[in-house]
Amino acid sequence: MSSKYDRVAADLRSKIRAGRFAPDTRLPAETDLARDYGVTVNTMRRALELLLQEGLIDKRQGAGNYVRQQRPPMVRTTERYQWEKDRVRLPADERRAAGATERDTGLNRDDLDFYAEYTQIPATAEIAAVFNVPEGTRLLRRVYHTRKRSERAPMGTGASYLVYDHIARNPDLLNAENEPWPGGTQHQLSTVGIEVGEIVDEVVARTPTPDEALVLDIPSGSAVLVLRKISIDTTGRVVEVADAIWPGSRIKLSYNTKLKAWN
Amino acid sequence: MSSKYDRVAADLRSKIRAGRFAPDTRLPAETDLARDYGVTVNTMRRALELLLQEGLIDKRQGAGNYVRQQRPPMVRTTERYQWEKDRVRLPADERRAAGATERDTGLNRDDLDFYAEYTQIPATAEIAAVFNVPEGTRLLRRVYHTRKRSERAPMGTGASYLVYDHIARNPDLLNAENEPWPGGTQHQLSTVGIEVGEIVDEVVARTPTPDEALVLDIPSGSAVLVLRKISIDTTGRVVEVADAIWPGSRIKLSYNTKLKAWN
DNA sequence: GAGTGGTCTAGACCACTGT
DNA sequence: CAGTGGTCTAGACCACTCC
Repeated sequence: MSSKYDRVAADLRSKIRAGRFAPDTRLPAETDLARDYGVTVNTMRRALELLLQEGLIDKRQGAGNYVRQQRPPMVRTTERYQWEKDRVRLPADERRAAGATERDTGLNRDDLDFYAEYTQIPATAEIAAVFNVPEGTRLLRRVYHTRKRSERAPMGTGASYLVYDHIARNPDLLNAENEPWPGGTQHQLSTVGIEVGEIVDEVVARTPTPDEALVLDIPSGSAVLVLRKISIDTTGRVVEVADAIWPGSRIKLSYNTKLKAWN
Repeated sequence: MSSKYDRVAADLRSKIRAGRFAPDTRLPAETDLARDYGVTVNTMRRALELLLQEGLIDKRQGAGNYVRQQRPPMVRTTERYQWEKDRVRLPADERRAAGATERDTGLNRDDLDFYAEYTQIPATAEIAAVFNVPEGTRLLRRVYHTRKRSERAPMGTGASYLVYDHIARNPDLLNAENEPWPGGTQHQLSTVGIEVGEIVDEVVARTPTPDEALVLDIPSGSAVLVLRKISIDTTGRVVEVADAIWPGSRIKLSYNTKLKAWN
């Protein structure tokens, strides 16, 4: 025997899926829905909570519950890394034309808002272990938000860590004013003689932290995809650790593995 | 001004993180916690709901709320694909020794329970598009659950699709009794003359469907990681589409990209 | 200011776990 | 069967959106 809120949710879910409520339209008020289904408002809210978690509806305080427009997620492929590396050696004006984010989203530079903040921090135990440096080593921490101009909440957020001593030779790299840097991190590293030879992506799914839920404007009971990118230079040294976080519904990662032929 | 349940959750969260409640121990009863924090039971439950979503606690009806033991997630790397391919040509007894799942988890064959179910279905529009075959084409659908013997709920679940006409030449491939097949899917395909040349992984994060939440025994407001593996043979034909689903907290995917040298 | 969702309370009853 | 979490009700008041 399933619960009342489960049955109410199932009914509403199927009605939405069947197109009985069009995308971007408002559902009846919670008090009305509750009356129609013969449950209290609290129980009705519990049912709507499930649909919210599934990404079927958006709740807007004071305005109503809206059927969510399903946007196709941005696709991020492995090839971007080689593409980024190849571009490092292009002239500056070509690099400036468009970055990797524009490539993934298919949007123009003008459609995107880019925010960066630099701070210097001592390495936590966790990050230090990845870099294989002592805890407390001076790091440059760069926090990013990427936002579509047309939207309030960012598409994604992230942080990148560099070892201060690796990059201090070029003071331009310490200044957030130079973001977005044409050519991206691989070009930045190239200005201090670092060539990236290998990149490891570690992918995890979890619910957002309270901070992330706030910044990304997503419910606490939704999913985020976390990508930790670890860049290793041609001498085997870890030169960048970057964590990128997207709402699960907005991103698809794609990885291509070529296998060696038998013959 | 944040809400009461937020503040209560934040306090409990920090106490758990600080080790004030050891892993696997029971928290005080909800009625007691509510009294201590000066809120009603309903509000207390709402705070606990947040910690549940974050994976900090487990709720067990009738027994209590338990601080969750953080298990290190299983790591699944790209190298598994080449490894699997290399094994196809080994003698049967060596292949039988251990499969890819055992390799990822570091567990023995005896610690794992493997369940497979085969059915034949007509291709849905969505799957047909990936295979690039007409909708309704006959497919073999193989549903899997992998479970640690010591646990009730499966570690992960998944479904694999093969085009019936590709594999019908070998009747052994149509029978779930032959699972787990030594050497895995790549070996199965090799018995009908198919050599896999390329594998594309598509990774997505979302909340579980009601079904998945039930089978995996996870809350509806948690995250699952979904991997769609698309295998392409050496002639460029899609030969397998497989969806694997894990609770987000139990899996980490790792992908290694080697970049071409500049010189 | 009317209408909407968000928070919180108080309390009843049910379902499950352990002893 | 005592104790625990799960469901549901009824109603008050607050915060926000939009006209």
